[in-house]
Amino acid sequence: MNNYSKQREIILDVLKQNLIHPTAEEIYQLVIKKNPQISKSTVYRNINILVDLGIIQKISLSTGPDRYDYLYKKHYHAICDKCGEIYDFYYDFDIGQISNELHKEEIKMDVSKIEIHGICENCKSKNY
Amino acid sequence: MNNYSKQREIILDVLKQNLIHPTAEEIYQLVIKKNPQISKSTVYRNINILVDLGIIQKISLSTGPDRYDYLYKKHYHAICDKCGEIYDFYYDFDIGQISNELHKEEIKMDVSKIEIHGICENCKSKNY
DNA sequence: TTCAAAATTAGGAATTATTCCTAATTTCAT
DNA sequence: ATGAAATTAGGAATAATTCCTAATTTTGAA
Repeated sequence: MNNYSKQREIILDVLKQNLIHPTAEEIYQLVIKKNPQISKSTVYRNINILVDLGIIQKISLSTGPDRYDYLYKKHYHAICDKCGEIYDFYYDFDIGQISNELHKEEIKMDVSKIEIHGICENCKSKNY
Repeated sequence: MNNYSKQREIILDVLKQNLIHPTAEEIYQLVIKKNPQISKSTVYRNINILVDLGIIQKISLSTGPDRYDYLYKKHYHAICDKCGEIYDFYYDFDIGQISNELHKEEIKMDVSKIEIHGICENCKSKNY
């Protein structure tokens, strides 16, 4: 894992240029505009590699397909569990303190992501 | 939505008795031990109803199927994005302050869930 | 530069998790 | 007791993602 390929470069470019948390399908649609040859499995495989390398972030929703994010600037996500809307949220969580608490509870894990979940106002007013 | 049914009662009982964040399949397997007639679609439908009612919580993972949790006591989840392990995490997030910050950023949402993500020590040592 | 090993690809099949469909049954309010 | 509304079992359908394979590309050591 890690040889140069034109395909992976295009996929990462698309992610850098689209900060709207696209799905794999949306990334694929944008990628084939630049090179129609690239297959969907290549898109999935490279997305996963980029996630593993920590270059992009995967956001799994309770509704609909996974979404992906290239983080230019550190931020968190506020996610509506009803409609799946993802809002970028700039906040200063005290990661050090959270890590200490995790450690106290014998949970040994580096914090890489914090997600805030709820139901957005729009969905609430529709009272599903 | 909300008529009494024996099936829903069994499903909720299983969730109350199993605080190991079971998947729908695991819930189904436990449910049919109590009543082998109950179908998987009934399990899925009722799980979703219980989530909508806020009685149980759904946890969507980047690896594997969704998991469910009946919260006797308020807590958060620390999730390994590699192996999918979910650790209960007792911590006192300042929800009021987080809500204020969300509001400042025009994100109108009640916080119902906060998830901490990372890679657990075990997975890290295997350095996938 | 050459060339074999390792990595990557396209394309499609397979798998997995979940939702949807339908006719029959159950629950509920009167 | 009765009709409307909700729920059910069972299986089909769908959606998202991974897996498979043979061909191609990339890499780096000689």
